[in-house]
Amino acid sequence: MKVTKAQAQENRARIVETAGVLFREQGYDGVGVAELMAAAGFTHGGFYKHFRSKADLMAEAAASGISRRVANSGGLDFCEFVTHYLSREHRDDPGAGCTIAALCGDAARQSEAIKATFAAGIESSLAAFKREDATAGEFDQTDVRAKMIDTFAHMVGALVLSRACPDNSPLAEEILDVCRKQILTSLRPNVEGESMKNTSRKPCRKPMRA
Amino acid sequence: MKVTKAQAQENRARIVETAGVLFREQGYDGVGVAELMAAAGFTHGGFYKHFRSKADLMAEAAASGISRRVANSGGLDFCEFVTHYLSREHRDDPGAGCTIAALCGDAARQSEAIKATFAAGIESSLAAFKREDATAGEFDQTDVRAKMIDTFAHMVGALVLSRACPDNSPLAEEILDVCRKQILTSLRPNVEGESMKNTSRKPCRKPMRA
DNA sequence: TTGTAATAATGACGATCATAATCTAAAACG
DNA sequence: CGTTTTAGATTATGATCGTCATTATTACAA
Repeated sequence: MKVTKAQAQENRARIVETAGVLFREQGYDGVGVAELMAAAGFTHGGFYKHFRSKADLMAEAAASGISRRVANSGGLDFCEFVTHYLSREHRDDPGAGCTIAALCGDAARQSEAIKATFAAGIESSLAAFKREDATAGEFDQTDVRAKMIDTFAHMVGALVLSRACPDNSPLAEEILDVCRKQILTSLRPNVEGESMKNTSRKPCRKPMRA
Repeated sequence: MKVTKAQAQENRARIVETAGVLFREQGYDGVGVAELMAAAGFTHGGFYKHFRSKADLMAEAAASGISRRVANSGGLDFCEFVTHYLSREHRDDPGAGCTIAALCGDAARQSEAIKATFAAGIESSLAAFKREDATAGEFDQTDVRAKMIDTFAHMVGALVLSRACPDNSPLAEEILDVCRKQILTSLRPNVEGESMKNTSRKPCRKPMRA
């Protein structure tokens, strides 16, 4: 029954990743240890050789899911990122999507340790956005940070609200469309005659897809 | 054991209201039928004399919580509403607060029937906002509706994100502050030289509190 | 090669879960 | 007044929950 140390570590990583998907899809309370281990290809018994508790795994899966997400969005223009974030595909597949949006409601009811993981994840997302998109020195750094926070909250709100609507309801689509348009507009440079207050972003560099 | 028909109806209403608070505080999966009935002052046995299933109660509690919320915010200026919505008190007491924000993450994983309840609740909230705040005819109605949807998503996102952070973390406060300021700014009238695109709201009528 | 450490399977723990049948006592009603 | 109805308590169901002790198997150090 014992496996290579490398194999065990790989198994553990698979558990974390599988759990991340299941948690995003069904919530922290919606997935049991047995189901989780079965999905990773194990029986439930060995779980506690890898993790001290389910809550420990929750925190680790959250951190892993968020950092993976941040890393993956590295090559994207910010407007592309926003467009995908508020797309139908992302709305319809939370398991493959943003951990923060999928589980922030659950995280609010968990321990402070897990909330700390989420806060750190939000911070790292903001840092990634800033690295990706902000033109340093163009505006006050506090303005840039504020705009990041504001935009991220806006995106998360649109996604969670759309997901709370029936899958084929017009409202689910409308929320996504309206907010995508509004957020992208607020990211655009100021054109003739109209200056947007507190807009500290440079324009998108590439045309957005779809 | 049997009580007056009026009493039974009152008891049922108390169950719905109590369940609403508990669901908002602990999530749909975080509250059992037994705990729920005990909190309302009953044993769990009588539950199925009132509701066909827990899911039925979830939908009813959601509808009740949202409509109560909409009714209560009737007398408030919209800017006051936003200010309270993104306040510390609201963040720290989801049981007494907005059902949509507290449970939209959970709702996304529930049946289409419950999602339909949420969609209807969102629509009624938009209607209430419009009644309260929009100056009819000032702008295109579709613009007004879009601005409502956009603003609501923005507010919900800020609240759920702040709640996902540790209670005493600076970030929890920062998200609230940044978004409150930004949203209130976007609701203000256009002042000299700067015109805000797609801003279809009239200014707040009263100074906002706190 | 032998001995030790450790992975993961097995199975069971008590608790809690949603649901439901049974009972009873009082309200509703003819 | 007598009958029917029913709210709510009691108790039970089978499933699933998180957690853990035991055990067999095997990697790795000696």
